Amino acid sequence: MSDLLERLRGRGWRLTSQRRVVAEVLDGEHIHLTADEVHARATARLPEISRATVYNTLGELVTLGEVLEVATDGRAKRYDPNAHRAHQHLICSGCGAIRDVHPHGDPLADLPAAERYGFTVTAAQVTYRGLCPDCRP
Amino acid sequence: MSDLLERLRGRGWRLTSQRRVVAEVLDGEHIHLTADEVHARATARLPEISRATVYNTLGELVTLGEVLEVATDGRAKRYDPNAHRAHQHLICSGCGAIRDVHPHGDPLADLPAAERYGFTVTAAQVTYRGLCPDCRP
DNA sequence: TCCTAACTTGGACTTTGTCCAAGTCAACAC
DNA sequence: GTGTTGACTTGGACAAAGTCCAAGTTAGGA
Repeated sequence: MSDLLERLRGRGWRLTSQRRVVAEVLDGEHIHLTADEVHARATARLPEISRATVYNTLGELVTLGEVLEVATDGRAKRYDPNAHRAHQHLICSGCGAIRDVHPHGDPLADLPAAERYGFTVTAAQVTYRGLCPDCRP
Repeated sequence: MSDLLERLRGRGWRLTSQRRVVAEVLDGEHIHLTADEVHARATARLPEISRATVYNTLGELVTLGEVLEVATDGRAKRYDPNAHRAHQHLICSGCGAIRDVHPHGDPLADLPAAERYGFTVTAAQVTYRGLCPDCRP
């Protein structure tokens, strides 16, 4: 954790109590929270923190590459603190639970040049969907 | 096109002018429109069509498997009329343009049992990102 | 300790989408 | 062709998620 704060400080971040709390919330629970969930948990530690600041801080963490934004279904975006190890996501179609997974191979390699239409392709994001044990009929 | 309308009719769809227009808009342009864009194009042909009907109709087409919903970025969902051939998407990080692409291999096969956590995994969706020729610096 | 640019705040606003009661109409029966 | 009826459509209110801004506060260097 202090790693994260140190890194941010090293990049010129002004270390306010609000930013510290948001970073701690994300780092403390290795799950995929929505902005509102982050706000709720942050409020428990710092009652006066505003929604705008949570959104700002999350946006900054994403820009700095410390947190990943995951758009799962067109609802609220989720924030993934596990930005430093490449991984993909497995989502339950029933309850929306998300797990980090590590498939074999490199999906980028599966896209032949003829299918790139002149794009400079830099990333491939894979989302697996299915039913988790609790949601299976 | 009439194929699509026939299929829908065969499934008990009541064929209203509104539904016909929405289906024609999707079928006419093989691009990935947002609901509001579909509404704008539908309005050009049937001025009094309501937003609610466009949303209803798109939802029904998705449920029937005639159209795919694509959540690209947490903004508006896009609707992909190319539901009958498996494909993935390539998105320009600059302008947001989307292309259908057909990678090799099966991403499902790349997820080992040990990474499935008891889920019944049924689908893998791959999103490639990069810069299109027009957005490249 | 002071200063100041950077940060935070709350509320208004926008976008995207859903819901509902009331009105309309496609398709079937006759 | 006419009548009937349940499915469909409408517009407006509402909700969720996120952005923007002017005014107030503060971290960190001088």
